Amino acid sequence: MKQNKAFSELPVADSSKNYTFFENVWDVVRQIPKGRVTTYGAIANYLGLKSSARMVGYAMNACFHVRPKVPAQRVVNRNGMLSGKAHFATPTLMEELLQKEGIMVESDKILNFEKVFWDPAIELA
DNA sequence: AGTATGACTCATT
DNA sequence: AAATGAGCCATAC
Repeated sequence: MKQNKAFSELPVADSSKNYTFFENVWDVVRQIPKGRVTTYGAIANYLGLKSSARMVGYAMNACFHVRPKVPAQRVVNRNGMLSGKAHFATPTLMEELLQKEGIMVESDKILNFEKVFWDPAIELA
């Protein structure tokens, strides 16, 4: 039995608009500390849309032209793999950004993933 | 307006 | 253990 909050049940600043989900995602992502990462699913779960990890990815896809900037490189899939690297300006940008923040990446995968994993449901509790 | 698709994840073969 | 199906719901066509 999955208990997903309906989209309409989310805290909305403007109920006539539906972009709130993206805004919430970006808000969470911006709070990820430097040198830490989280997953699409963790963010979805934190926002009460447990099964909507895909939408988080979608929000990332739309975040590049958003200000203030969203550190999208700190969001990976549940295996710690850089599933979104292909969507950055260059195929290596995501990896470079992460390594610049002290995260080790090898073969498109984050090393010590458990160690650097940052769960908003816990950290922002 | 209906269908297809996706930076995902989980349950079921 | 690997493959498949099913949810998720905003966009694109």
